[in-house]
Amino acid sequence: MAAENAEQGLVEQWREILTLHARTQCELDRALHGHGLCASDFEVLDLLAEGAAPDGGCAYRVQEIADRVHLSQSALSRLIARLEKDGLVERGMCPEDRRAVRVSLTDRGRALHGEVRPVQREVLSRMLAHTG
Amino acid sequence: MAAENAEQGLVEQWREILTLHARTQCELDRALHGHGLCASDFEVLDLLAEGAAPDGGCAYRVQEIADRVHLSQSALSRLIARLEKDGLVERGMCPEDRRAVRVSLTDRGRALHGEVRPVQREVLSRMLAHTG
DNA sequence: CGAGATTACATGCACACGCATCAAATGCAA
DNA sequence: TTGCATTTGATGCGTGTGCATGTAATCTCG
Repeated sequence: MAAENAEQGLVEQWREILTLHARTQCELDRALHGHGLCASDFEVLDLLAEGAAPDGGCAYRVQEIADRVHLSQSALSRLIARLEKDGLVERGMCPEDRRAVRVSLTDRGRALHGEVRPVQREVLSRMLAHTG
Repeated sequence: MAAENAEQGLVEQWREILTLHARTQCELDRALHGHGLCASDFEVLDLLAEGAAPDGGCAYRVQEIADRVHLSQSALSRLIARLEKDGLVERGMCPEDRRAVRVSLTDRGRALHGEVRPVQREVLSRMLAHTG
C-alpha cells in the first residue's frame, strides 16, 4: 500500500536524522571536551560571538538564548552559570527590566571561542560531508 | 570568500538538523510520556517488534540494540532493565554464549508497541512533513 | 591444561537536562 | 494607588546518559 510505504519512508528519514545527529553530536562533544566545553556550551558561545543581539547591542537575555539553542530555560540558566564560573561569560543587570539578565562574552570567552571554532567547523565538515 | 560561504552553509545545515531533531524529539517524548515511555524506549520496542534479529531469531543482544539506537552499552543496559521491570521485555540467557543476554518482547510489550506506534508515526508525519 | 587478553553485560559515579516551583519585577485593571 | 496576573530567571528534584570500572564467560596461545 502507498500509505504503508509513505509511513516507512518517514521512519527511515527519521532514523537517518537520528544517526546523523547522534554521530555528529558525539563527535563534537569529544572534540570540545579537551577544551572544557560540551556541544551546548559551544552553541551558546558561538551565538554570543556573532555579536548582533536582538536589542542591537551585544548582549542576549537568557530566554532568547534558550530559544536559539533548543534548551529549556532552566538548562540555560545553569549553563550560563557554568560558563560564568569559568570566566567565559558575564551576567549583567538590564536597566530597563530589572528581572532580566544580559549575558555577554568576556575577553577570555571570546578568545576560547576563536580557538575552538575551527575545531567545531572541522567536525561539521567531516560529518556532514556526504549529506547534500 | 568561497571557503567562508561553504563554512557558513555547513553551520546553517547543522543548525537545521539540530532544530528538526530537537523539535521532533521533544514532541515524541511528550506524546509517548502518557504511555510511560521515552523516545529511546520506543526506539527499542520498535526494533524488537520488527522481529528479524541478526541471528535469524526474534531476540537481540544488548550491544546489537545499542548500535542501532545510538545509545551507549550502559544506557541500553539500564533501559532494558526499566522495560523489564515494566514487563515489556524479558532478558534470557543465550545458550551458546553465557555472557550474552537475549532481549525479546513480552506479549504486553508487543501490545503496547502496537498501541503506541500510530502515535509515534503521527508525530513523525507532522514534524517531518516539510522536509522533502 | 593454564594464564592472560578479550568480550558481554552490569554498576558506581558525575552531570546535563526538563518539569515544577519560587522570588522578584513588571504590567494591567479597578 | 492597590491587588492580581504575567513574566524573567534561579533552584529543588527526578531521571536518562556516558565514562570508567567490575564481574563473569569466552578465546587464544604456549
